[in-house]
Amino acid sequence: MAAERSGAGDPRRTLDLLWRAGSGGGPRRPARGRRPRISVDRIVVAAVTVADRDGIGAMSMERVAEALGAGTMSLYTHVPGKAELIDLMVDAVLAERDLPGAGQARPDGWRARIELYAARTGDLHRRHPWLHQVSLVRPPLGPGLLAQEEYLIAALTDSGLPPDDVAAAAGAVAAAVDAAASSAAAADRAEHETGQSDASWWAARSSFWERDFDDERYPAIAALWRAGGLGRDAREVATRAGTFGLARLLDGIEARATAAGAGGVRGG
Amino acid sequence: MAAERSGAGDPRRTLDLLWRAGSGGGPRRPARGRRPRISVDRIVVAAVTVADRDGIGAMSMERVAEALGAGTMSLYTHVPGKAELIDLMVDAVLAERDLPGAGQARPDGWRARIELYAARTGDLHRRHPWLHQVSLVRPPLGPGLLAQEEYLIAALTDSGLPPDDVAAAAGAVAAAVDAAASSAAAADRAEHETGQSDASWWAARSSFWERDFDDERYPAIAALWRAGGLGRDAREVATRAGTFGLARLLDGIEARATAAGAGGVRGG
DNA sequence: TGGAATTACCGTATGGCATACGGGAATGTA
DNA sequence: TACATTCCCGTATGCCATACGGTAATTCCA
Repeated sequence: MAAERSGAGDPRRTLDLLWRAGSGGGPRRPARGRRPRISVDRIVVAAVTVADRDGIGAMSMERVAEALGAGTMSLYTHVPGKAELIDLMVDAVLAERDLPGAGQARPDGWRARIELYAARTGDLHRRHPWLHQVSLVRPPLGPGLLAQEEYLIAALTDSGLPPDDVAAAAGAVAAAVDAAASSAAAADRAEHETGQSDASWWAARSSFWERDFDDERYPAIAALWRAGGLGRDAREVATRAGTFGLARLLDGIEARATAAGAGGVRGG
Repeated sequence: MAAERSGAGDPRRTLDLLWRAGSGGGPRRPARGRRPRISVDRIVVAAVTVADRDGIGAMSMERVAEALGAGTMSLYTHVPGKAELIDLMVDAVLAERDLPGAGQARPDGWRARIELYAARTGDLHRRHPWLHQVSLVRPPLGPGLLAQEEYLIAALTDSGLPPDDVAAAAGAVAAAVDAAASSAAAADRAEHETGQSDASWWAARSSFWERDFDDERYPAIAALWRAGGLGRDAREVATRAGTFGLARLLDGIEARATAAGAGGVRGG
């Protein structure tokens, strides 16, 4: 799969679009000129709808325009191009998690807060399985992403980690949660887009075990297989790996934070 | 970015291509007919070269054929389609890590073995920065992927984890290492493909901090920023998060394995 | 030696895509 | 009513994957 490029185009224009609902009270219509029939918000909603239903690969400018009953080129009046539209889609859905911000009610304990984050992110990927296909290097610096960063950094600051480790920990937690959520979602997406269940995908490859796999070349896999330690259903495998991985990562962070607390607060 | 679909097409045909160099002593030319000018291997090498240089987005059948001095449609004699070619590319580069298999010399200790895996995977993504853009749900079941699974499962089996946890742990470690390696590589790729350094990307967005960012809405980010805990260079941030995350994950696994060992081996 | 069979190469055509360009329509103000 | 402003969108360009079918090279066999 070729990935979408994110964070391209004129930066200021994109930032204005990302924060359009923010400071200033929304986009106000100019005093003169023809009345717009479509808007950035409607375009983003339509694009997300198309991507949810048919995958990000089917989200073409033509399809989005069609969904809005507009001409393809009309979109370009409101949005610089497809790359920027994807940035807007990503930030919009990230914001859907509605993570409690500063001053709002949050779960007690930093670990519970991270687990809320993981649960919301899992739901998010279930609703928008195309999300993991968009690369987030140079991410859209919009409210959705910032809410995520604020939430994670706040929780991990409270964990007692030394400040130098907080950013790295936030990155690691975000990566772990994302990997878990998106691989589970990807299993669903693969079933939905190809119309082939995971079981039948494996069944079509049963010859692999007979003809290509070699017990002597891969003894550890073979042993685990015989011990029944290898799952079959892709979603379940992904979910188990994600849950296990996040739990162990948080264990490790907790141990580190405890050690830092004991060593850092002298005579504590 | 729209992602490539992997694992599509006729399964048996794809498996045969993936294992072409394996049992049977390579693809033998049929007794009759015109002599082939290109081969699957040459196509895969050319495709990887193109993707390495110009990104997976530039890897079109036309470009690959051109690199081989052949007509575009000639590729389809050897490869069913682009999706399958990408599977072959992925498995080929995964195999480049040349992880020591059963019977070969390996580092002492399961943790050192995982760290070798992480290092090799980091190099791999540095050489082939397009790799993280290919989704690996329903992955190509070729020698490259199997070598990875064998290596991880063997190492984690030796860690002392209960068998039920080994597969999940292998998945979690693979995900963590992949996330670390690919986000670091993606930072490079972004610089290379857009011709814009990370510093200048941020500089172009300096207005973000002045106009869009709000200290009161994001107090934890602001505090960490003032404490100097937020890095600037994308590659360094990604590397730190990856290193930290993997270390903590392995800490957590180790603790779990120790506990299981103590509890599991009665009267040990 | 000359088909016939087999295999590989590839030109052309189709339909989809993003998007540059520029004309035309609708709306406001003077 | 004239004009500026803003928006809508048809057309054209160039890239893409790939289906189809013709053609070239090679070997086998009569």
